[in-house]
Amino acid sequence: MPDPTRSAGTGPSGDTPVVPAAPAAPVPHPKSRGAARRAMRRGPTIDDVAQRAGVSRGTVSRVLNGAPYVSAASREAVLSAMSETGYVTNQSARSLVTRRTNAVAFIVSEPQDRLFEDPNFSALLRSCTQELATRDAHLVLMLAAGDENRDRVLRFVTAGHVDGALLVSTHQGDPVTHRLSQARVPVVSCGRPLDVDRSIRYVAADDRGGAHQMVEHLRAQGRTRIATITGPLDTPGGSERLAGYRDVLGPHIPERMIASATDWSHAAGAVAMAHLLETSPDLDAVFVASDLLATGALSVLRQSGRDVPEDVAVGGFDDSPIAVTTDPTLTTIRQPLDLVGQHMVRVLFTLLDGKPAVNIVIPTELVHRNST
Amino acid sequence: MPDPTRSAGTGPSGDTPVVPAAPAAPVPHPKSRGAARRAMRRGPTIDDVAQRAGVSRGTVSRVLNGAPYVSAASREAVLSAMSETGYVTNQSARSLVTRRTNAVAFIVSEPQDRLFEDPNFSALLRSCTQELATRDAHLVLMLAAGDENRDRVLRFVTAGHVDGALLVSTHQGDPVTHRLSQARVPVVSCGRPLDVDRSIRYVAADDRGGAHQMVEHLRAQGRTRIATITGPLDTPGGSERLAGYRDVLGPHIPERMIASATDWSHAAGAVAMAHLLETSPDLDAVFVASDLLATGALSVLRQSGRDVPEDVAVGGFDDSPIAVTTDPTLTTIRQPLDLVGQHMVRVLFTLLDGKPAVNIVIPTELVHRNST
DNA sequence: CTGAAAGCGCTTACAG
DNA sequence: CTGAAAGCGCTTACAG
Repeated sequence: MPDPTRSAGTGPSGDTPVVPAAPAAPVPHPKSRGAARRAMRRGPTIDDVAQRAGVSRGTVSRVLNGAPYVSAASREAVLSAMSETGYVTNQSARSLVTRRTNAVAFIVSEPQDRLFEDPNFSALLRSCTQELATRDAHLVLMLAAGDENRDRVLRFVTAGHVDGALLVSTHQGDPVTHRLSQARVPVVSCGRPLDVDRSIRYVAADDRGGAHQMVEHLRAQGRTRIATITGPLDTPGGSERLAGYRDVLGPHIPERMIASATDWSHAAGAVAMAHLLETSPDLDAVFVASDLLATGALSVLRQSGRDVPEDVAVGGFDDSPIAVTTDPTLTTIRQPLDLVGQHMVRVLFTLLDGKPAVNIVIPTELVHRNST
Repeated sequence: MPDPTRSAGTGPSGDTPVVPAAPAAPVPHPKSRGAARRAMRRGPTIDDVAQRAGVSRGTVSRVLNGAPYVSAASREAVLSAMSETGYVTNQSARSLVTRRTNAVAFIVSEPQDRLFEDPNFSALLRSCTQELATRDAHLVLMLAAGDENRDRVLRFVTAGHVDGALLVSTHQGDPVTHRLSQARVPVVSCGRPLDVDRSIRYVAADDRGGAHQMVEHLRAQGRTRIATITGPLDTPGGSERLAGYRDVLGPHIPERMIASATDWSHAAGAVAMAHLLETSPDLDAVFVASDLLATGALSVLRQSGRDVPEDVAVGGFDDSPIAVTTDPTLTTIRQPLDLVGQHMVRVLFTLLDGKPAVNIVIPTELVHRNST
């Protein structure tokens, strides 16, 4: 087995004729910073294919791109020549003329620490990658938290290194969204952008509807004093899920039944629960705006000697993997993030094709477990 | 605000002279599949900069690439011309000649479902992305589970769309590793590859040392009957962490003190714990090979009426976010995944520069919480 | 339906 | 230290 750390440049490349059908192994090009020059792989080009198929270079390009007006005979000749030579198109050359890269940026514009622990984020990342793959495009992951990173990402994207961008977890006032839309880069946001820039298309799970669904469920179980722990109210998940709660219980639900967590952590959930227990010791159910917050609530409830769900029913949101590790397991709202990712890509491609695109809101699903 | 979903092609582009210094807004190129033609952004090129700076195109290129032998005067002229024109280099054009893409594939060759829920994975992804950014390179996320995906990824990478690859969670017998190394693509694996292909460089956290550390810790707390729940033994995390346990307790530890989980889930941890409680009801500590497994163990321990840590001390592994949500919070082993990612990129770049590279094993750290 | 030719924007020996 | 020129591998009007 050859050692990949060793140069391939010592081979007899000078006296061996180059056979396109059996290209040498690929070796990275030395950076101009001064690495030694090495032998380069030189795979078969479109010209090799053309020659082999007995057609012109243009014709090969036409079958490559599925252009009309190619005779069946030519097409076939080209196709077999391609497989015989092991041809693979050079994306750089193509991009240089088409100005299409087949790459899409997945931009995370958030202090990354918390986000990357969020299974929702991973699920979304996965589904976007997958959907992109089915369209022969690929995902470039970019971190845009902090001024320096933000500028680099913005430069990268507006320079045309990618065809468009998928935006995740932008917060209110985030300049990325605005500057991208200003630069007329095709963009799709995950979740309705909090800034009122209606030129940005978005795909979102139905936070409000999901919350509604959960509170209805708690009511259907016979609960009559249903409190809620909201997320931070300056986020869509915070405000929308509270709105869903209010949709069911009416706008005049007493304030003492509502506690807002300061962030999305376990600890914040615990604090909020402790607060509720003081203001509303008689509550018999609580809708918590995320599963992680709910784990904090469960701890406090247990410490207070209350049984879940006997004394207090607890409903979460997210259907995070953590929901099956709690005791009792958590009834929660599942967001179909596979669908969200799929649609984000779909909408982006609609934009790329220059067609008008719509916003999409995807229904959620209640997952009944043992906490209600 | 212009509507990005609308074509820009209706503007008076025909009678307005193109001014490179004030490029039109970028608009994606129509795909050859037949979208309508639209006006294209045409940013300033190297020629525009050269003209403005009063030098040749070659000189601009030289300052761009930090080549030697450029007079200070020329350099300065070029630099200011660049910022005046808002020049940004066209990566496709550059790649076409250098055969360097500045892109690196991050290849996940695993049934993705479970992996993407793993916070370790996210942390690694983040640190690699970050480290790459500091080197002006970007990360292309690729999913390689399943024959079809695997082939697509392999084709993509060997076609030179990226300069090299970062490999994650390959399992024994995974053909990706082998085929990549065979194609002489520079590759760095996360974790020692289980197949004996010594040509592959790897960066790993010290699983064995970490396990050793935890078991020592349990002993130091006065525990004398320390059992273990291992992960699946055909994974590095499974076998190496068991080896670390044995390092401390000797190779002759009775089999009844060891239970292997069938996978890394909460449920598998619960099953294994129940088993241990039957075979070794007198155990006073258990080292569990992952935090998620440990949550399962904690549930069973509580159900059995044992107090943690009073009756049984529990040590986990990973320092996953879940470790602070359990009750009691989990003493565990932290893997510095930021460092792992950093070094993976560093090693890959060493390879790309054609230099010999070494393997790297990174020490772990014990995080003491309330379960021990 | 198909060739020949121009051109995408850069880098890099080659000569000064 | 620097220009002029060739060339990277493709796509795409333009003429047939």
